Amino acid sequence: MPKKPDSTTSQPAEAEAFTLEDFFPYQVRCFYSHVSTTVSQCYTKELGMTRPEWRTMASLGPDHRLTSAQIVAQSRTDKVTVSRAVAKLSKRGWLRTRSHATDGRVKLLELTATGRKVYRSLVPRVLEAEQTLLRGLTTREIREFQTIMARIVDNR
Amino acid sequence: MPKKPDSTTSQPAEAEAFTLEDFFPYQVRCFYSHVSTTVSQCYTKELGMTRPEWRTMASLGPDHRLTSAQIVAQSRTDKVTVSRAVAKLSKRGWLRTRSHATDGRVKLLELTATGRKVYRSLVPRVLEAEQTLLRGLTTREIREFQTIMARIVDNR
DNA sequence: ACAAATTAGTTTCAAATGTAACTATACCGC
DNA sequence: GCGGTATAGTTACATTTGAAACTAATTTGT
Repeated sequence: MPKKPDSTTSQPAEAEAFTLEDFFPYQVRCFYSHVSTTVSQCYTKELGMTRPEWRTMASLGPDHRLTSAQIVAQSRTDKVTVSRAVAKLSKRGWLRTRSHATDGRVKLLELTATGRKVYRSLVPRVLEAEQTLLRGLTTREIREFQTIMARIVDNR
Repeated sequence: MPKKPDSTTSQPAEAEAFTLEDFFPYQVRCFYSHVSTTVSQCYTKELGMTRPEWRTMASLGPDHRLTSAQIVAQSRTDKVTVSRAVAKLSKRGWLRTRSHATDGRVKLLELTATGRKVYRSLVPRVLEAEQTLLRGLTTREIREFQTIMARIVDNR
């Protein structure tokens, strides 16, 4: 009498076999960790800047005048974190605040001359780090990769 | 007299134009943030587990007996973090330690029966989260994406 | 065989980060 | 206009995290 296929015996525990190595989110974490440390070295090593400080500076750029809330939205960073980054950049004299013409709650943020100097010294370095990361990839491969990241983020 | 091409004047500041939005590491951060929160909900929501605790549990799986150092290597997590994850899992009765036969410094870690039960309830949930993330992508697209992640990580 | 160097894992301390509460200002409905 | 509600940003508190120091056990060199 032939055995009839029985999922519980023919595929015992293996059916649920799970290995961290093959788990997509784990791979993404390793990948992110590499990307992130490669770039953050540009601003932590010599300048002692944190990631949120860099992101704040990058959002402002050389000539923007933004509110805290706009930076929060642009850089996808918590508002408390942005507040602290702004405080620290301000204390170092790299950022200055102006009051809003009609809304007394709002602070408009902009880089100072010194801040712009730091920014301009930083941009080529982070772009170089970006190039290092992307070395050996074709423009097409990069574009497709970006597309897939976006599609995954859209899978809500 | 025709102007001769001059990189400094023909591409003034724009040559260095930098926008966070187009910066690859920034895109990766947004992507990682989405992947990571999607999955971590599986173990934080009801079980109150942290990411390192989940990673420790996932490394051990139902039937492995590993040292702390092996988990550190496998899960790419700091040894302090692993130590604390182990302490907490142990306190909850989900993990037990055995002493090594010949090396008194080493602790061999393994899940308890309860720990295995938690593990087995968790695996299908995180795999489902993984499927949600990858919804709409072909096997080929996923494989190519993984390859590119690996290539970028190899760009040291 | 034993002092020095190495390794496994933990503890201590400081920095980073997020949630919730708070302050100050602006808007909205009447 | 004036009270209630919403919004911008900060402060307070708790949690997470990692670097460095530490303890205990093992290995190495002579």
